[in-house]
Order: sequence, then structure tokens, then C-alpha cells
Amino acid sequence: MHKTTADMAADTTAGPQRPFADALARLKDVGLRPTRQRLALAKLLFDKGDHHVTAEQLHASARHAGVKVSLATVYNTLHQFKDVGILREVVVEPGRSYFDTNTRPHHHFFHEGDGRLIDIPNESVELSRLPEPPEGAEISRVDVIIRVGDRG
Amino acid sequence: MHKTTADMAADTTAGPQRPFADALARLKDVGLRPTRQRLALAKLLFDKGDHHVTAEQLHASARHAGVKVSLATVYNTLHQFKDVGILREVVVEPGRSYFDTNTRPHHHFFHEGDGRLIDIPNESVELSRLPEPPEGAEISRVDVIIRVGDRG
DNA sequence: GCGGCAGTTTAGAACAATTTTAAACTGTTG
DNA sequence: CAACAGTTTAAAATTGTTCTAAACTGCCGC
Repeated sequence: MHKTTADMAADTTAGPQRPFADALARLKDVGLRPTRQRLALAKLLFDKGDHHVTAEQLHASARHAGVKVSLATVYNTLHQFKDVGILREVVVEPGRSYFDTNTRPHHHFFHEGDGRLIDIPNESVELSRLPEPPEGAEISRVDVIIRVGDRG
Repeated sequence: MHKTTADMAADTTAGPQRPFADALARLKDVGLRPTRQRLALAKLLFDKGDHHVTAEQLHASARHAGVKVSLATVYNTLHQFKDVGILREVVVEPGRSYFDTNTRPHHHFFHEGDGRLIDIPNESVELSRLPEPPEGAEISRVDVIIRVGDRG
């Protein structure tokens, strides 16, 4: 009836880019138990290059791909992946979170018209002066968000 | 019973910094009818230097100051002020919007521990290289958000 | 001053995104 | 393969925000 975890791990016909084993390895690496839903979500997230998704979008593509997973689990999983550092959260719009599979240092264009988020490679932005952080605090990350609109 | 708008305009005992007339003038400038609640909110926002508030916080300080205003009106007013450019919206946390009374170009520290937002003067950040915006789009704003946490 | 209408305010309902809850399920370990 | 911790789930709860329809209030002209 259901595919077992072993069945899925054996399935090499799956992703267009990276083989399934990578998702398994990745989960083991970060110490998350490789369950059926985590493996499936990891595959959807990491088997097709850098991109951005909302929880709703990932849930939709999972169901679309025939994966039975609840929205709550998608939220849980996204946050776990973020906590262990294989995913990064980007906040650009009030009331909606995007998750970015690119965890290398980089920045973003945000298109205010259609809400699309586009990666900017780190080297394309040069920050030649930064202020001192407030007393007792240290910088954890610098986000540059370039908001764009359609040319008038 | 109630103070009239004229009564409020005549009240010079009010704000610690700028006189009330400024809020009135500001509203007239941007073409918003100076109602009792808009005047009171403008005073709370602009009479005490640059700062950041959420809708809930502004609502709380209004009621604390004895101003009778609904949360819906606070939201409406914040958005109107933003639309006419005397307020700016800053998005740093999923599910919560901050409004900034400083509309000059500048950036922010965001303290991940306590959710506090701190202004960074424009000159303290130098962006010496920026990428080309995507085809057909133009840059409307560049936000630099420096996320900080307590030193470990 | 006063009538009246457009612009405002409001309480409360409605909404959307996200989180929590408590119970059922499943990987792993012995 | 039993058992327990970790995981998933549907459903309810929460949170922040927006909408709605009705009541109210600045302001203009007389």
C-alpha cells in the first residue's frame, strides 16, 4: 500500500538533478529522523536548485506530486530545516514567509508588483562600510533587500 | 463632554517636544482631514522623535494617553500615513509589521532576541556596488537589515 | 449657527497565516 | 518484534490584520 522508507531510498528514478540518496544523507547529517514526509519534502526542496517557497506552495507541490502530508507538517518541517541551517527564512512582505533553499550568503530582489523573490549573488553587492552593532550584541546576518517595481 | 478639534488645536500644554500645531499642519499638508483620532495619533507618532511602533503598540499608547480610538482606526491611519509618505513600513519578522516615523533614507538593526528595531543612519552603511535590476524593473528602495543577537 | 453629505470611525465579523493540541502512527533500538 | 520516543495529523486555537455596515463628525454653503 504505502511505500516504505527503504523503498523510497531505493528509488533512483526520482529527481532530475540530485539523486534521492542526498536527501537521506542530508537528513542524517543534521540529525533529523528521515521519515517519509521529511524525505519527500527534502526532495522537493533540494532536488531542483535554489528557489523560494511559502509553506502553502510547498504543501501544494507535495500533494501535486502525490505525497500525502499535512500543512502542519510542512510548517514543522520548514522550521526544523531552518533551525538546522539547511534552509533560510526570508521576510519581505507582512504576513507571509518565504523559505530559501540557498543558504550561502547572498541577497534579494523583491518585486513589489508580483511578490517574486530573486537571488542576488553575494559578489554583486559590496558593503564597504558597516556600523558597529549595539553594546553586547553581535551581527548574525546582513540582509540586503532591493525592492523593485515596474518602470513607470 | 468631548473635546472638539478646535479645543485640541488650542491645547498647548500637550506634547513635550513639538507643539500640537505641527500635527495639524502635517495632516493638512498631506490632504487628510484632521479628525480627533488622526490628530491624537499623529501627536503620539511625531511629537517624540524617530521611533518604531506596531499597530498594537500605538493602540495601547493611545488608550494609555486617554485617547478613545479603535484598533481598526489605528490600522487605517497607519496605512494612510504610509500611503502619503509620512510613515514607512518595515518588515523584519513574519506576522508583524513595524512602522517607522523616520522616512529619510536609513537602515536598521534588528535584535532577534527582543524584537527591537534600531535605526542606522544612512552614512553608516556604504553600498559601493549594486546589481542591475531585472529587465523592465526599477529600484524603489534598498533595505539593509543587520540582524543581531546577544554575544555568546 | 445649521442642514446635509462625504469622509471617518467603530464594533464586530471575517480572514489568512501560522501554531498548538491531543491522539494516532512509525522509525529505531534492544 | 515489542516498546518507546519521535513524528504526523486533523482540528481547534491564536495572532495579526482587513472588511463591513451602521453610526458619527468635519466642513461647506446658506
